[in-house]
Amino acid sequence: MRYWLFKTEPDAFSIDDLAHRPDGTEGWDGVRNYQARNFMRDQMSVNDLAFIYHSSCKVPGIAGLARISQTGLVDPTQFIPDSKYFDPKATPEQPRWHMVALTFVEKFSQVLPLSLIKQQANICELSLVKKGSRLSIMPVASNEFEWLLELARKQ
DNA sequence: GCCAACGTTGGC
DNA sequence: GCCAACGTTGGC
Repeated sequence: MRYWLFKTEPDAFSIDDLAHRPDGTEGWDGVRNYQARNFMRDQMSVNDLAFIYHSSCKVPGIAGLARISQTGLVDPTQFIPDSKYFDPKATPEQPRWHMVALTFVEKFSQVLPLSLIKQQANICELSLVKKGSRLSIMPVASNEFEWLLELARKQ
C-alpha cells in the first residue's frame, strides 16, 4: 500500500467536485507529464490512499482524502481532437497517457495549508515542500502521510 | 501580475 | 545529443 498526493486547481476540479461525482469517483484525466503518468501507470494499486491538494488558489493546501479505485485506465481525452488534452501521436492501439480513478473518502473541515505543512520539521521528503518541484502527482512517505492526515483532521 | 524553476521542443 | 528558446506551473 502506497500513499500519494494529487494536485488540482479547485476552480477546475475540487474535492467537492469529486465528492459529487457518481459514487464519488472520477478518472484523473489530463495529466501530460511523463513522471506523473508513470506513477499512475506503474506504481499505483487499488486502495492506495491519496491526498487531494488544491493549487493556484487563495489557500493552497491539502483539502481532502481519496483512494485509488481503479488502475490501468487509458485517458480518453488524448483521442478527442477538440480536447485541450488531445495528443495527435496517441492511438487506441498505442495509447500514450494512462490514468487511475479516484474515489472520494473525506473532506477536511479546513484545508491544511501549504504554509503550515512547510513548518513541520518532520516533513522533509515530500516533493511539495522541495524547492522547484512542479510534479502534479507525487508519492508521500507513509510516516509523513500519517502525520499530515492527523494534522489535517485535528485542525 | 511577477518570476523562478522546470519540462518540452526542435534546429543543428 | 546538445542546448537555446519557449511554454507552463504555481507560490507569493
